[in-house]
Amino acid sequence: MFGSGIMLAVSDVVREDSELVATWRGVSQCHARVNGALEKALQKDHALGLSEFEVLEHLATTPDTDGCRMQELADAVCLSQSALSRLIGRLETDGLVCRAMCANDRRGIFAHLTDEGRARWEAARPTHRAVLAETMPAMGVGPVAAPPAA
Amino acid sequence: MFGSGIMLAVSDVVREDSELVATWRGVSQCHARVNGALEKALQKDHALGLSEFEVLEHLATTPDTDGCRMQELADAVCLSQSALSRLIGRLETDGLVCRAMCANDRRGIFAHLTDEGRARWEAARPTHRAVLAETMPAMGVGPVAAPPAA
DNA sequence: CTACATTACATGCATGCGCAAGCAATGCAT
DNA sequence: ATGCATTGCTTGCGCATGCATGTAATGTAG
Repeated sequence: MFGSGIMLAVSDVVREDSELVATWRGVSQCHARVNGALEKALQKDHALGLSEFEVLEHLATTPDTDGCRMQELADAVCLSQSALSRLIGRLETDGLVCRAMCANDRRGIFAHLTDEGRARWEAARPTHRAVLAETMPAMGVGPVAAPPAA
Repeated sequence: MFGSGIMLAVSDVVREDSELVATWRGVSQCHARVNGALEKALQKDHALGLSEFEVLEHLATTPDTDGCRMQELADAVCLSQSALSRLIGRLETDGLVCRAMCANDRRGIFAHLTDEGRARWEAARPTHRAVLAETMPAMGVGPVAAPPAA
């Protein structure tokens, strides 16, 4: 029931515990700092939120030419399905993306970049990269992949 | 001229660029996953938001017996001053913390735990630690300290 | 064909956040 | 002592988010 045969002394548990907390604090602070800096810079220089930029980037770099399904985008930018729906709504209002119905499954919706959307992404990308270089710790946080079990 | 003698070929720049982006994606996804799990678990089992818990924890573990200044708390939990002000307001309404004026500087306010606040934190802590153990990548993200220059 | 479950997205609603402005106390000039 | 900047916290406001729900299309019995 308890994972795969975990068996630790109390002191070890405490040590593991505080290491976990320290790691989480590190991730949390790193995220807050970089997130805030990206948000401000993109908003100031390109009138884009970070989530907006990330969606544009995903659409611009996806190999699929038809665009992306909504849920795929939601996963890509770590947003709820509802948040993404509204986000695409905003981007569509601004003329940066288009919604297109899927022919086979008429429930599905493909979002794809407009020319203006691609231009905005290309314009904002240097800012994004520059802020990352300024605010991300240099050392390798490495692709912090998936949780142990999930 | 450019920092401390940076001199890279284009390909190196590109490499650095994509590494930075990959690192950021890793931090971002890790944060979203752990944050979400903590938020849900604490809310469900202890009727506490993550920020609430973090404030309680900081107050419970600070060596200073008088409590903490508001701004110190804001820094500790990566929140804006206004967000923290309201957060303390909620906690005070719930009877988990108290506000006390600072005698020397009557602008300053000390927040300190009530007995109930400490009890709530102690009750919630195992949940917090358990979720961390479940959702945090095991490997050492290491204390992701400060940005290169800042 | 009819019913029910499921999938994919949209929307009402409540909440927490940041920004900018407000207000009181303090520090520092002149 | 008077004026001005600064510090520390609070508050009005708009906004993005998540949850729960609604709606439409699809899949699956029976």
